[in-house]
Amino acid sequence: MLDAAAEVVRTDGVSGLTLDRVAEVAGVSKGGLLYHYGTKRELVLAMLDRTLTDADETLDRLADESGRTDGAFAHAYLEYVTSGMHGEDDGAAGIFAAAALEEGDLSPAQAQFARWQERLLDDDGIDPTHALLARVVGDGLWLIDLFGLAPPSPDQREQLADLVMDLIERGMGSSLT
Amino acid sequence: MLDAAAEVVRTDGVSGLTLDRVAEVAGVSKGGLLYHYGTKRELVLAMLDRTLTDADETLDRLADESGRTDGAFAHAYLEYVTSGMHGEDDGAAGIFAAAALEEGDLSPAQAQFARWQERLLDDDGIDPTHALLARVVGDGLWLIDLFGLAPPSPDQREQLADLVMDLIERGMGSSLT
DNA sequence: AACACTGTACTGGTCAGACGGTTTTTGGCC
DNA sequence: GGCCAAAAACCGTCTGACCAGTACAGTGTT
Repeated sequence: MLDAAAEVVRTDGVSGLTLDRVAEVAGVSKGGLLYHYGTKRELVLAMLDRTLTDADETLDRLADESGRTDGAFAHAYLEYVTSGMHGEDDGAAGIFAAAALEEGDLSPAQAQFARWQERLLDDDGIDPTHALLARVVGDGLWLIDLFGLAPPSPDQREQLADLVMDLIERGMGSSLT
Repeated sequence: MLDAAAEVVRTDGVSGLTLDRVAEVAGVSKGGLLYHYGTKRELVLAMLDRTLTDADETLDRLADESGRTDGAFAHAYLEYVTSGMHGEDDGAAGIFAAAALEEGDLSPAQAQFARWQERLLDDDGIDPTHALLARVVGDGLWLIDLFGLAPPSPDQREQLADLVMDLIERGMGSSLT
């Protein structure tokens, strides 16, 4: 059902996110939809929650797989948006819907981003400014993809990520030179 | 009237952007509002257009004032989002509204961002990857502010901007070392 | 008998846009 | 400068569409 809701946002936009439409795409009656999510707000919050949970798990996994001791999370953060692994199944639909609809409540997203930021700045073993750079670059690419605002090519993205990771590796142990 | 519309988005959110409300805030009747903008879509597109035009002019001015020959536009781009000069009078209300409402059409924004990107990469006299970095950092900060996703402190922003500008200045004439 | 739905019909509220009317401004003519 | 018609700017109400949420009687499954 959350998949269906995300798909509706992708195809019809946030304003097309109606209970009827979600039910239709999910292959469920409206009654059945409302049986699980008593209100539209609940549905949107569930979308948001799933988006954040998925992203968090993916970041964890990527950080793990990177095999680094320092900068693992920064690397994961960049990798997440550099490769087109987000935006596929549900992407930013949850966040976007929550932000646009009055029934939304972005505070879970704000808390999640604050947690990521904390982890980057305090626990990733790299220069805080470099950590912030990784975060902002990641978020920037995400925004650009979300709105399709002249997205850079995969090559450009990779060079950009390499540049930032180079910086981070070089800057370890010392503040910015 | 566009000011009023932007204010409504800021206070009531995108879903609160109704013709009645805009008219009320603008001190105009609904009829009067519709006299100028025949449809809501027109209103939203006008908001978007003004947002983009304002930003473009501000960037021009900032680039001019920077007194640089190379990296002037990159510097302006960073300065624009580092200092809180955006988001005050209308901010991203136009873009956000255009994106969220089905009556929106983001293509003017996409074109504008493409133009900025071109100017940064091709005409700013700096390494293209560094230029892209400036752009993505700028957009990232803008997104973070838009949604209030754990915005960095002014100090952090400044350090970040300094870091990027340092990189750009150091990298002039040579590719990334 | 509880659960997980379906399908239909309805309510109440909201909102974009249409429309007919009214005021204000403008420009031409004496 | 005074007058006047026509155009422009603006008003307020009405309507039709849409949509969240309700209600409820039925169906199949466990």
